[in-house]
Amino acid sequence: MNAAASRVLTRSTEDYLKAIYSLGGDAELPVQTAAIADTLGVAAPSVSGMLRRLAEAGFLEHIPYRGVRLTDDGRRAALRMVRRHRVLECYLTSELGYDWDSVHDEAERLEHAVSDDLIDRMAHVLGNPPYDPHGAPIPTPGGEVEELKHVPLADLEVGQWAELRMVSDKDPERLRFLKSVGLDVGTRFQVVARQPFNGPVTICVAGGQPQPLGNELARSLGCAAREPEGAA
Amino acid sequence: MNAAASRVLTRSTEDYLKAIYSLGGDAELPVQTAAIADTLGVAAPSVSGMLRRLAEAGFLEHIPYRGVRLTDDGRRAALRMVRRHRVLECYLTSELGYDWDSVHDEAERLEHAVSDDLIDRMAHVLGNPPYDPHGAPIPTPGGEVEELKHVPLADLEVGQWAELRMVSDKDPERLRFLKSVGLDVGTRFQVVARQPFNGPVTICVAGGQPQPLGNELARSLGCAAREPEGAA
DNA sequence: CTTCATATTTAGGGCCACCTAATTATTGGT
DNA sequence: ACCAATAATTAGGTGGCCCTAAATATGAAG
Repeated sequence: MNAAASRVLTRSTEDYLKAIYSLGGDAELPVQTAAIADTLGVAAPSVSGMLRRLAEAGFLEHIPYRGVRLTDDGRRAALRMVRRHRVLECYLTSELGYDWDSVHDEAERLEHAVSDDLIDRMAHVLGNPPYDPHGAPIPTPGGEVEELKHVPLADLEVGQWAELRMVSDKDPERLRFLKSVGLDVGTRFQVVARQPFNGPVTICVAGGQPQPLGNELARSLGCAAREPEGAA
Repeated sequence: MNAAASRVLTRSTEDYLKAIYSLGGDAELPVQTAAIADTLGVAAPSVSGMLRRLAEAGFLEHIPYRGVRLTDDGRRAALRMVRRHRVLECYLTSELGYDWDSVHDEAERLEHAVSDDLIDRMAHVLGNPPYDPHGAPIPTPGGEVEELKHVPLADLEVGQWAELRMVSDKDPERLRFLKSVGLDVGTRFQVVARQPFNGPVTICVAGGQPQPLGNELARSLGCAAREPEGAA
């Protein structure tokens, strides 16, 4: 009945909605024009124009000079794209031999072209996996997502054991580096040192050499505390 | 070095090149504007405009008021799309449970979004099949296609045994009908009757009831003569 | 409370790909 | 050889989405 439901989304609108969703925002801090422009690599005035159209179509509320917040329709549309992207990443990795560092770009293009039916078939073939290869949760067809409460690796205490649970899929370099030092989703490790002043965190993957990780990288890694290796 | 090689193709140009390729044409009878417009479902003036751009980009030669012929670059680009489409049809059918009547639309959208790498991976997983589910030959990555010399079912003699080799993938209705009467790519049958004045052709699939087929349908089915059932 | 840096929006333009209406070229019949 | 029917092109316009430059709103600091 609403405008949003009847509107057929273009590639561009899909990208905007996904970007706005991923930037989060709440009643206090709506998502700002500049952040969207930066994420999508377009100029700010282009964003202004698109926000007007998306607001008219009912996908978001726009408070001029302050920012935007997705409506329920907008969130639904965004989560549909997130589901597509993550199912595609799973499928391409499991069935077609892609690495976790090369899968993002392919999924980014395909997510605009696949049907919901195809996505569901892919998910079905894989046994409806709950997470993508980077540990990100896959929304259900109905638009539900698990809220994950991970601790940034940078915030773990020295001596603590933990497991890597989630990594951003955006930067292939970073992903290749992580693989090269033995870090994957599910890898257990112990924090063995932490320098102050946002210095590096040093960890030890079970049975490996100490490995220092820069603070910026360490802040981008979502972890969960775990029992020490070998314990019950 | 040429314009064509440096140009990044848009969705639309890909569709035009594919349509022009599929319409064939030769030195005598170049592909005409109206035929392209009809195939793509756009107005003739839209085609005129696009032909000018494609000719400038080096994909085709345009003789005003007569028609167009693809250049080598144009043919290469078109065959790349044909390969994509047919590999996708194979993959979706073999690995994701699509039927031969539902696979066309999905492939039509995906062919613009997949990378060459993904297509080659799909083909590899399937063991590089030579034909798609409708019997159409799959071009190589280098742009070679097998030329098939099929006989329209409508042209077979009464009494003759033959095998269905190729069907158009465009019309789902037609494909569902063929399945329903037991006709698939590879099915052997015998022509048992033929009415004059473009009347129906009646065939018998091994061990089945006589089945009349309308002339228009029978003309669209590519067949190959075969030894009688049971013979060496 | 004014002022200045920063963020955002408006103004004005371009390209792509489509449309309809009007014009022009080609061709087959007389 | 001409004329009507048909096919193709040009003319002129639209919407989507992008851009730069200019104008305007916000908010923090003096």
